[in-house]
Amino acid sequence: MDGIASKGKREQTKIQNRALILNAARQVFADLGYGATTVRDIIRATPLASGTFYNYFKSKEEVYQAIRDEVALAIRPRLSDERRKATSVEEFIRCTFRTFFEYVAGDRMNFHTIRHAESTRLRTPEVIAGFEELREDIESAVAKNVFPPLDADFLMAAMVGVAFEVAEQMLKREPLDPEAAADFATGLFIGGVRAIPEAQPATKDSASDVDSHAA
Amino acid sequence: MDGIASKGKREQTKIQNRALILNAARQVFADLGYGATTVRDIIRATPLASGTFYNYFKSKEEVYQAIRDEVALAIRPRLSDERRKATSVEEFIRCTFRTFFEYVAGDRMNFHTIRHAESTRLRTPEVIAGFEELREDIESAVAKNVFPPLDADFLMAAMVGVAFEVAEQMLKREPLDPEAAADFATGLFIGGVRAIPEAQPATKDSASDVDSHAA
Amino acid sequence: MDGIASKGKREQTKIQNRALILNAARQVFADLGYGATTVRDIIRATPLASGTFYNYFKSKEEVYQAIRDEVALAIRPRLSDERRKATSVEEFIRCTFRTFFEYVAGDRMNFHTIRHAESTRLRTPEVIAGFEELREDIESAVAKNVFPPLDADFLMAAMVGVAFEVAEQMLKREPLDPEAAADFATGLFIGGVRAIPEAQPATKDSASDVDSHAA
Amino acid sequence: MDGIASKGKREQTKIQNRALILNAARQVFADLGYGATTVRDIIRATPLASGTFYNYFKSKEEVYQAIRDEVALAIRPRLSDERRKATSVEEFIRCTFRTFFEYVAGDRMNFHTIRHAESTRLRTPEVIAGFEELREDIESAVAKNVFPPLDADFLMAAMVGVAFEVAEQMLKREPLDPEAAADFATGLFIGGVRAIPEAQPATKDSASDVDSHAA
DNA sequence: CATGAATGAGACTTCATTCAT
DNA sequence: CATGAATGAAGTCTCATTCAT
Repeated sequence: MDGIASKGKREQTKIQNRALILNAARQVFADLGYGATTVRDIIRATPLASGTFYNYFKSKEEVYQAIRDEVALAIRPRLSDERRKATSVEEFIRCTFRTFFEYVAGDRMNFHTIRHAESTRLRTPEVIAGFEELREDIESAVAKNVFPPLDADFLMAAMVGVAFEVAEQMLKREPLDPEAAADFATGLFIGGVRAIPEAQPATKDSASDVDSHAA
Repeated sequence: MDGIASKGKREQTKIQNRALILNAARQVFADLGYGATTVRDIIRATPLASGTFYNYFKSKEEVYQAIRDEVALAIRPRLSDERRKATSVEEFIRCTFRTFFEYVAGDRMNFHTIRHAESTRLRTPEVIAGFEELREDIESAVAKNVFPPLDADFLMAAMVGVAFEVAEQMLKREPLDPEAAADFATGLFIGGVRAIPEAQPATKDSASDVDSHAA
Repeated sequence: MDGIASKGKREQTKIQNRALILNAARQVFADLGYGATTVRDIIRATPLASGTFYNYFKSKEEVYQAIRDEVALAIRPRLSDERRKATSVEEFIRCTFRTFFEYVAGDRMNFHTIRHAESTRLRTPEVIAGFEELREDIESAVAKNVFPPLDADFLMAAMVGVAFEVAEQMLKREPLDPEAAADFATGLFIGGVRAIPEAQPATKDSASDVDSHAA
Repeated sequence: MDGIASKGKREQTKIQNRALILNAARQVFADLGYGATTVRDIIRATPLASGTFYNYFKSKEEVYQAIRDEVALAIRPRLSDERRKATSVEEFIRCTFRTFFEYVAGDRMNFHTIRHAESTRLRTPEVIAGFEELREDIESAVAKNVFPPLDADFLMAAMVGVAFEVAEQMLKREPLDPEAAADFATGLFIGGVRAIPEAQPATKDSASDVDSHAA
């Protein structure tokens, strides 16, 4: 009795249910942290029945993975593209941070979800691949003498550490100002603490200041 | 008769059992991560009976806290002391990183234990207090014009991020070289990427290079 | 075929399982007493799995409550109705006891279940409300001069005490004879209530009065 | 005086410790009820160590028994003596109740301890023996025609029920007035016992007898 | 597919009791 | 004897997962 049209509805429902679960999971992970969250918690934050969860995901691990990968897939291409276009150390660094902070500002929920997981959950293949891309880009920049010869592992680690920690600070302030965060991080990496621009509303100008300073 | 240092056997056993549990916990947390660890897992890694655990700790949370505070108590005074002695930006930054990396190198297990917890578990009053100390030291350095005027929250976050991430990279390498890690981080903060010394056995020299560079 | 009253199989199972648990609980409480009974004991007296218990009740306390309230709901309306119809002291007392003893005779299991609980478990709001109803009915009977002026609290207590203790004796005998138990209790109270002295210091005289009165 | 009969300090301590445990137990049983009380609770209410408990009692059951029997031993001889001296129905009943209520008034703690236990704990050989004594005294009073011919089991039950329930009411009031409680109970039973029909199949008639009698 | 109750493994925790000191 | 930590059986309860409807 089900015609072709009803199949369309089925598909719709499936997509919608998957989204319901993912959104509920994001919220619950952010609220309770990954470890304390149970599948039941996620389902409870949903109009669906518990069995339905398993039509979409095998476990909370898998939902978490989906969210994490959603993030990785959203941000990695942007980062890669930006960095590929970079022609100087400064551009490389600035666009890496700016892209990251802008993403975080526009998607606090996913960022929180991920921050509240254990680091063992965070460092998964998909995420590590993102880190690796950064490392490789650094290495090739070094090879091309765009970067001075330095330890790519350490630089990658340093950028990741600064990105995540400064992002967290950034989210504590209103209004969100990813540009200022990027200016800060860029200044630091380009010229060290003395090159960091003072925190001001007019960030563009002070940023160029930093440029000349660090150069 | 009883010597001055001698304790009853009971006292000895208690001290030993507490240590047994803490060591088992360190191992298990490092292996499974905080979230996946159960009290049973900790006990099973011990020759003790299940009930004995509860004579020493109320929950895995409490064991974790004990480990975390052990770290905080070991490292915070050292960091404070070092920073208090610092008379220049560079000294401030260098000794912060060096002290941190040396501690981590000498106590990998505790570091891993703590890294593998959820960030919600990590950011506890005791730890936050350590971060705050850093922030306050930065602020007072800014006030004294030792530091240029900058955003102390962001700088604190950046230092924390670099410390933890670079420490993790450092632990992947043999032999452990906390000095090199400190040189890297110090170079970065003092003069930005261009000031980072090349990775070499002779780190002292490149460090002084950086010094003159940054100075 | 499906009649109007037919429910889905799920509904049936739920009703059946609840009954399984309640019956098992009645039996186990009566056998072991409330205090010694564990949730496991109840489940073991059931074909169900341990977790299933918690789909129906939160604790043994809650099952016990359900049983107790089942009794209270079964007996309180009957007692109220009967007493409301009463037009004399004797009717009031007789129907109270008869109704109670007949209920007990028809539902030994629930009575035993309740008797074997601690008195702190027995004296719960629902049950106390039943006692209060009795007390209020006594008071209003006193107000209407159907009863002589007496201490309603004490009379309520006396009736409750006699009802429970005599019921227990009644259940020791075969065949069960609630009518005889009611006759006994009624006789005791009818010959006596008029003789109870008003709550006063000078009881002796009114007491001998009572003697001659009753004789 | 400390004569030959005086006890060693050891003996003193033993007696004292036993008393410490019993008093703590009385308090804790009264507070938490028998079921909810643990040996640990009792020990905690004592300056003693947990192991010491077992030098005096095998289990909480045994402490409870000791308390209960203390009560039974204190009250049974008094009740027996009083009843033996009784030369009339009224004296028999009055002194039974008065002795009981006076004991309860003077030892609320023990009464509460016992009331808060399950009835299965309460109805132990020692206590049942006390009830039996009452029943036997009733029977012998019936045999001597001091009492009319009636059901001794039921009367015993009725007296027990009234005694315990009215005692509880009595304790709710200040000042304690055991005499008033005894007057009430005595009045009830004196005005009534003569009107109780003989235990016979033909209860209706004797019931109407009672009616006309009482009317 | 959605539903949601049943399942039972297993985590957490308490407690009576023992026993070395 | 007193002490009090160790023991481990046993109870409470949760939760991921299954499966009949």
